[in-house]
Amino acid sequence: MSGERAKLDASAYLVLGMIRMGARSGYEIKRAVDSSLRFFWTISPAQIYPALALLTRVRLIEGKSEPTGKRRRQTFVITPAGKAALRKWLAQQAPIPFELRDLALVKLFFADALDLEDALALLNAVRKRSEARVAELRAIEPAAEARERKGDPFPLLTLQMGIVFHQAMLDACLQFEPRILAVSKRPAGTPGVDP
Amino acid sequence: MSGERAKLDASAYLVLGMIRMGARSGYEIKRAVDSSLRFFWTISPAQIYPALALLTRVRLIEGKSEPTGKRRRQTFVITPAGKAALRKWLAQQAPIPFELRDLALVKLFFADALDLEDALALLNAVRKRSEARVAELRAIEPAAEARERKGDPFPLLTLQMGIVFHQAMLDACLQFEPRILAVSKRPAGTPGVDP
DNA sequence: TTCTCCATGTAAGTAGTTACATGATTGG
DNA sequence: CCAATCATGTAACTACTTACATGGAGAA
Repeated sequence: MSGERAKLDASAYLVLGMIRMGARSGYEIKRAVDSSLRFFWTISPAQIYPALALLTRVRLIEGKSEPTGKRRRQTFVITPAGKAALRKWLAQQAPIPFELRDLALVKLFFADALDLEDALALLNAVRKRSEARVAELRAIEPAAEARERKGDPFPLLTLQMGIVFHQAMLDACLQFEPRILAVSKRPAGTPGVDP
Repeated sequence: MSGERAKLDASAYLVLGMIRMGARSGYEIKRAVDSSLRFFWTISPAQIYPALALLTRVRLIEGKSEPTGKRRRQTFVITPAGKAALRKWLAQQAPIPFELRDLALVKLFFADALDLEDALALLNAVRKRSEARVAELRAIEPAAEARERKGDPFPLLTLQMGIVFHQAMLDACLQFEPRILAVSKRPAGTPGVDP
C-alpha cells in the first residue's frame, strides 16, 4: 500500500482544487475562493491552513518557503498524486445532495403571519437581494469568459448557473406580487400543516 | 421589562413558525418540515426537542400532555407572545445573506481537471439531480395550491421558486453541453486563478 | 410476531464561523 | 505615520448531524 490513505473532507478538496488552478498560498486561496467559488461555497482561514498542513502531510501538495522580504509566505504546488486524488474525487459517481439553506425563503414561507405591507416588504427584500447578486455575478463574468477562451469553460458555466437561478427567483417574486394582493382579503392565520 | 428576553436562533423560529401553522408535536414538526420547507431548510429531532423546551420556558408556546393510549405525546400551541415574536422576526428588516453550499457546483467549477467524458458525466449528474428535484416539487404542488385557495399563497410561492431555479440550472446544463464540446481541444490543466 | 410508524429524547462527533493574535509591506 | 493589504495561524464557540436508546400502537 502506497502512502497515507487519509480521507479528506470537502474543504481539503476545495483547497487542493484551488492549488491546482494556480493559487499558491493560503492567502491566495482565500482570495480566489472569495472572488469565484464564493457563490456556492465559502472557506475561512481556520479551515484553509489546517487543510494545507494535512494535504502536505499526505503528499498531495508540496510547500516551500517563499518570503517577500521578511514577510513569511508558504507557497504550494500540487503533486501528481494530488492531481490523481482530485480527479478521483471529481469523477466519483456518488449522488451529491442539493442543500440550500436560506432563511429568506423560510421567512417567505411563513409570511402569512404578516400583514400585507410587511409581507410585500419581505418579498421585495428577497427580489432586491437576487437583483444585487445578479449584478455581482455579471461583474465577474468577463474574468470567467477570459478563462473560457483559455480552454476552461467550467467557471463560466457555474457563474451562468448562479445568474440564471437568481434571475429565476427574481422573476418568481415579480410574478407573485399580484397574486399575493389577490388573496389579501384572507382571514390571516388559518392553520394548515395538513391541508 | 416583561418576560425572559432570550434571543432565539433560526431553528427555534422555524419550530415556532411550524407550531403556528398547526403542527402540534415535535414529531409533526419534523414531518411537516420534511414535506415542505425541506427544500430550503432542514431540521433534526436533536434540534426540535431542545427548541420546544426553550420556547416553552420563555412562554412563546404552551405544551400539554396528550397521550394516545399509553404512548406519550406533548402537544403545543403558540401563545399571543409567540405570535408577536414570530411576526417581529419575520418583519425584521436586516438583510439576509443568500448562502448556497453545493458540492456539485464546486466539482463542476473544477471539472477542467477531468477528461471530456467524466466532465460530461458530471454535468449530466447535475442536470439529472435538478430534474429529479423539479419532479419532487411538482408532486407537492397540489398541496401548496390548496393552501393558496385557503388564503395563504406563500408556501406556493416558495415552492415555485424551488421549481424555477432548478429549471434554470437544468437549462444551463443543456445550454452548456455543446460549449464544453466546443472547447474540448484544450490542453487540459492550464492554471489561471488570475486570468 | 414482526414490521412499520408514532413519539421523545440525548451523547458524541463534525463542520464551520468569529474573534483574536501576530507581524511585515506598501501607498498615500 | 497611518491605513490598507499581505500573510499565517489558533481558541472558542455555534450549528448541525448521526447514531443511538427507549418504548407504544396498529396492521399484516
